[in-house]
Amino acid sequence: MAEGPAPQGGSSLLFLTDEQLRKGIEAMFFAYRGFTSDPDRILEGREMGRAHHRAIHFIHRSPGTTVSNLMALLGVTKQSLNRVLRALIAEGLVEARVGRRDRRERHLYLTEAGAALERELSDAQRERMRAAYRMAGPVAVAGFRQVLEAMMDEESRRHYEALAGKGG
Amino acid sequence: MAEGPAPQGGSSLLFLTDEQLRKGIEAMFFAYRGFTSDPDRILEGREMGRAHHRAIHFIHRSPGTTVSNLMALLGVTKQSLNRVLRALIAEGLVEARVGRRDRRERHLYLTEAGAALERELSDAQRERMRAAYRMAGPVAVAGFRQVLEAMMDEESRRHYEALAGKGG
DNA sequence: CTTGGAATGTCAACAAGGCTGACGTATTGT
DNA sequence: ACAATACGTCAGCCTTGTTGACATTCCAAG
Repeated sequence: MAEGPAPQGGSSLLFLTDEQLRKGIEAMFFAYRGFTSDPDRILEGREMGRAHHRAIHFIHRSPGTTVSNLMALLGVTKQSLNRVLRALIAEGLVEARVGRRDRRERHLYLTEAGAALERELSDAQRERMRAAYRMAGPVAVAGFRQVLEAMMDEESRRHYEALAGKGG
Repeated sequence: MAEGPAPQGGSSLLFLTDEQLRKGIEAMFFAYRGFTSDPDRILEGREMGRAHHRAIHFIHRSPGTTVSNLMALLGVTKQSLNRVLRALIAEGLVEARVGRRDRRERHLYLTEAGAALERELSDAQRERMRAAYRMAGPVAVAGFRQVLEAMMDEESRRHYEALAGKGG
């Protein structure tokens, strides 16, 4: 599997060496730490964690989404999700309304307080992202997104694109 | 990904809109899932998880590193790390040698079996990364890395750069 | 030589957040 | 009427993180 000496030919494929790939892997690891650190900090002390943040984020993005939808989006079981939702509802951050067309479904919405927390969390996370984007510049940002999209599983990419259609 | 609407004034700052930042945030979330999925799959059934993968990765990268170094690199407590190391040593994947200069320190090395597992894990992870890199191309890859580096905490960046110096 | 502190290991207890399995209930569609 | 769906919940388990406390070993400074 190792690349051996540098490939040559028409287009330089030096960016595909094991060495370059390894740097990318380590960059992902360390960057993800930064990526999650600000929301984590905000949520600690509120007796909440990353799981709550994710639920809040996606309920904000898709108001009225159902429990099933959210399960698929987050890739967790209904039991895991239910624990988080129960806490969020108990805290008055999320509201679950019985579906009108199908009354088995629960449609999820952020309350005022929930929306406020969402803003606090995403402001922090966005601020870091904004600083990174600004430092790197628009061309780098385009590449950043391209590589991330190519790294996703099929199913994740479908979710990602469905969301992109909503607000972007 | 195209360009979006026409640029305006001097330098288009459209890539810094909340909308663009939000897409980047969601891309990170979904991409990270793909990023970890292959090693996770390999390790399940071996009674190991992501924490073991991380330890194996960094011991491979810095053979002879100490427990303290690894703690700082991984950002976990010695108790968490110790539990993982104990398992890895028990499985015969990692060897801890008493330091010669300072005999309080334990220097960590992969055994043959450990190196074999490391290869299996990183081959899988690298393969996904390679596919993503190839799809996106060298310019995108450069941008990808730039943005990730800009997203790291100071401390993470120091670790990242120290590692980069070792093999690249 | 003694002693302080650093590096490490380990025990106990706990929490978050995943998981599976099983069961119950309301509702819908056939 | 009945099967399937959407959801909630209880119970139990795992991994991986946390604190706190304590023992050991060793380096280095007084």
